[in-house]
Amino acid sequence: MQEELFKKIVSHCKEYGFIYPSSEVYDGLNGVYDYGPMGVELKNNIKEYWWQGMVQLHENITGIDSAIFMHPLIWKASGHVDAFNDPLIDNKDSKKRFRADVLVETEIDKMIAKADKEVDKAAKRFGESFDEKMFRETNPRVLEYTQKAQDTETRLANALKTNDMADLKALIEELNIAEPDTGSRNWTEVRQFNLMFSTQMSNTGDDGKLYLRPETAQGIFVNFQNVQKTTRQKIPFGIAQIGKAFRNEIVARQFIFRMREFEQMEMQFFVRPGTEMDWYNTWKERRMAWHRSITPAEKLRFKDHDNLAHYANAAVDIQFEFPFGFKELEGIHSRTDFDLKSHSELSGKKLQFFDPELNEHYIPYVVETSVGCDRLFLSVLSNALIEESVPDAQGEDSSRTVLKIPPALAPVKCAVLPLLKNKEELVDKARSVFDKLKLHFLCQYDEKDAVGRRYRRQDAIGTPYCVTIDFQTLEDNTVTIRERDSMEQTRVSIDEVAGIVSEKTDLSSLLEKLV
RNA sequence: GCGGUGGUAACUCAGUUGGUAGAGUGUCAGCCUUCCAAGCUGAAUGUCGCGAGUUCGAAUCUCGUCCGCCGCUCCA
Repeated sequence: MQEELFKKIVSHCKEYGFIYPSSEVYDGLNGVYDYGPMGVELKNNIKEYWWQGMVQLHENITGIDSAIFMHPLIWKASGHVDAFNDPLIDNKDSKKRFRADVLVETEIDKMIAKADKEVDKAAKRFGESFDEKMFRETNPRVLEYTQKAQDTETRLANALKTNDMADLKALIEELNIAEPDTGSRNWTEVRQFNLMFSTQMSNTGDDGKLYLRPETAQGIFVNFQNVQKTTRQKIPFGIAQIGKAFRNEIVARQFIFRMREFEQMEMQFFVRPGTEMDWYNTWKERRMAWHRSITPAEKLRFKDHDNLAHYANAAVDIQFEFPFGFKELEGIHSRTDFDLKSHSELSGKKLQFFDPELNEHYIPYVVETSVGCDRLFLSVLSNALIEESVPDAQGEDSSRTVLKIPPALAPVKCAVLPLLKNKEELVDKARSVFDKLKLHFLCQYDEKDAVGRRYRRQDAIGTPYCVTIDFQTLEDNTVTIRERDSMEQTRVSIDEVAGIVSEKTDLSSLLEKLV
């Protein structure tokens, strides 16, 4: 059922010009998609709503648009060069894939557990007089286990540091590590997956190697001081950015949910150290409120992170119930002063803020909100795509496919339809209405087929309003305006149409839910 | 990368034991004096993923190859 819905979303996207597979005439490119005419409108509206929710609604948030290319040292400082590599190994018998370093680490944990067990046994034997420190330092078996754990640790760290995948493989063999479920020791070679794409630019770095940014956040951090000085912002303040990011996922899956090239909407909020948890909670709530303004509350939930990233001291996801389950839409992280401090150390530039209230310098702490634009797009469509039964002209049941997109996000706001196309006066009038309305919002003019069919066509792309020009229009300048979800029609004067549609489809109708 | 599965029109799919392709929807042109798809008439669209082989003949059989989907791993 849910799987069916997902398939329908994918084919609907293709059929109506929301999303096409990339490079389709060359058989496609795995995990890459193009946005079509309807898709780009919806996506732009989503971005615009986010931007206004951040920059327009908060006096202390400003936007930037930093370059995708950045100095390679930025990714050194951010930790991505070191932490964004995954050594992978496959078990030939079980066909399962593992992270080679995790296998070794698990083995190290076992060694430590063995040592602890010896200590426990001894503690029971000696009772109160037991000196654990002394025992750990002298007992040969404990020493052996501890030493082995340490050696392995060192060798693992070294192999990872020097990218010595052969030694990592050797380590796994020497430790006799078996696949947990099957016990098989039939491993492939260890292969390194770097999740950052690289390219090159002459005159930069060692051999000009550059990375395509895996997150937009770093462009904000390295501009922290520029923005603060040029906008005269005081802590707390935020910087927002929308832009493409690139991650060489091992496998990109689930349509546009996980793509190798994707768009992030990030806001980094700089706060006084010690206040970060308050701000973290504030942004958690604000971001959830934003999502709820366009998505039913029951499809959204918070999910705390079990494992924190190297830079975070608190992290939560806002998840959405996709057809394939609850999945991350947005991440909210308390990033501490990790990034600014790290850039400060590596660049030698002081990335500080002088706080006039405290009369002291400090490196600000950062609370990050980071939402996947493409995921949001998919969530909107997942909610919106509905097949429902409605009465047809004879009052019989008929099905219609309708995208119940929030009107302010809909690609096309209004369709203008002459009731009949073979009546010149209706067509002319409709054209003049269209020309008037297109000054205000995106409209479509359609005269082909029966008007009922045209309504259904507009339903399929989520157009909230259809204006129909009939013979009465020629007499009194009124038109019928038909609402997408209720399919109800009201007759209004032509002069009122722009106002009615604007009021319902303007982003301000969403923004006012946030304040 | 490994395993499973699939690739036929814009979409969903059929195609029987091999005889050079069909349906529905959609699209386009036209008809219809009146508001919610499935009225009427007509039309266009496919190197049946690609290549090789077997055969008189391949969408169909064989091999290879490319690509998609699902799972394993990853999602900072």
